[in-house]
Order: sequence, then structure tokens, then C-alpha cells
Amino acid sequence: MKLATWNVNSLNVRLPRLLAWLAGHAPDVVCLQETKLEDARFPHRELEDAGYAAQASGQKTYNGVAILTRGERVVTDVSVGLRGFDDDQKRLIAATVDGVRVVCAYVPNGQSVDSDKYAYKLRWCEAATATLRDELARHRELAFCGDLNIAPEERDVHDPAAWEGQVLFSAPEREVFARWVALGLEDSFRLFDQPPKTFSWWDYRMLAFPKNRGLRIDHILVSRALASRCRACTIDRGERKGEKPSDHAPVIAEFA
DNA sequence: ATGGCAATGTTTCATTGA
Repeated sequence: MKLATWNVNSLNVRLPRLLAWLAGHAPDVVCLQETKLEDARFPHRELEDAGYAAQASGQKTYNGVAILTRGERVVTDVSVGLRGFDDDQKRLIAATVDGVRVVCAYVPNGQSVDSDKYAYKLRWCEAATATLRDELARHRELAFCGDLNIAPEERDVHDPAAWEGQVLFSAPEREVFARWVALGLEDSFRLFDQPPKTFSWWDYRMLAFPKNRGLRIDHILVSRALASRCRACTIDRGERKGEKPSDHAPVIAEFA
């Protein structure tokens, strides 16, 4: 099974690239973030023609998440949002796909550590921790995927000294990530030897991508049972190149 | 040096992202 996550930064704009990418990689499950589409406008037909079914939870302009599944994979127990956390922002969708619980998240950005949005991010993450604890109690095989908007370690940041204390790399955010790991989740990317300076997001500005000034903030975290089946995790940085790329690259994990 | 780019709707700018 091949499982991917990708912040597409507008599914409307990125649909041609997504369809080409699906044709090239044939992933079995794809978690999407920042679709920026109301459910009524979700491109179900185009994806069906490409061989994918979709579960979506979206809104106009901002946020929006979806889980795509290839072929006749059995999808059950679709749920939307965090338990016990009232939120108008469409940031979380989960589904069980052939027995694997897939939780797709678009964690709030947080803007800056002194902002209301940062406080919202931390509250959202705390509710996510509770939801994940529940989900892990119910499902042996679970993948928590998405734009988690946290760079967990110095090696996940192009310039850790410059980013120290900044949003995406502040101590409270890294502690959140550590709590998710403490629940029994493993960072699939770090199960394997990886090239140094591998990132998943690069700013559109300042020639950040050609200079490889990026962050690794998109992740596939897996429960221990699923980790034991994990055979690879890679970031498709080539997808950041070319015409109209998303500012995020897809992350792909493969399982036996 | 706090800019730079991209997408969206409220569109000819303001807001947000990370």
C-alpha cells in the first residue's frame, strides 16, 4: 500500500497537477490539505475518471481536507473534525481504508507566536492529541498524515538558528509533536536513512526553493503496528518544480 | 534590509499562508 499526503494549496488550481501525479505514482490513499473548495464544488467526477473515490470536508477560500482512495478500496467510518472542539474551520477528516485508520489534518499555521492564531493552533493541537488518543485506542493500524505545520527537529529546518522560537519551530509546537510521538506514533520519514536537508515546504518568495531554504512540516506519523509494515518514506521534491507548483511537496510512505 | 510570491474573493486591493 502506498499512502501519500500533499498540501495542494487550492485543489481548483492544482487539479491538473494532481491528476498527472496520481497517474505517475498510483498511490492507494492520498490525504489532501488546503483544497479551498466547498464540498459541492469538489471535483469528484474528474477524480473518479482517474480511478479515485474521495471523502471531502471543505469550505470556500481557506482550509479544506480530503482523503482519496484508489479503485475498490473499502472506506468506512468517515468522520470530520476534532471531538469536543467546536470549529468552523475544515481541518480534519478521518476514514478507515481497508482496516487502516487514516487521519488527515491541516494543522493551523499559527501566524506568529504572539498572535491569537498561535493560541488557536495550540488549542487545536491539544484537541487533536485527545482525538488521536481515542483513535489509537480503537485502531491498531493508524496513520496521522498531513500538513502538521510543525518542524520537529533542527535537521528539519534549513536555518535552525534563524527559526528558533519562530512559529512552526517554537518549543511549544515541538512539544506538541513530541506528545503525538509519545502516544505511540512514529515519524515514518525517520524510520529510514534520509538525505540531509530534505524538506517538504519552501516559500514561494526569495528563491527559497532553488536555494533549498525549506522546512519539513508535512508528515506521515504511524502507529507501531503500521510502522512495522513501513518499507519507505520519501518526499517528492520534484513536484515543487515546474509550472504552478504547490509550495508543499507530497510525502509518500509505502507499506508491505 | 521584515521585502519577496501565490491564491482567493470582498477583486484593481486586503487577507492569509508558513
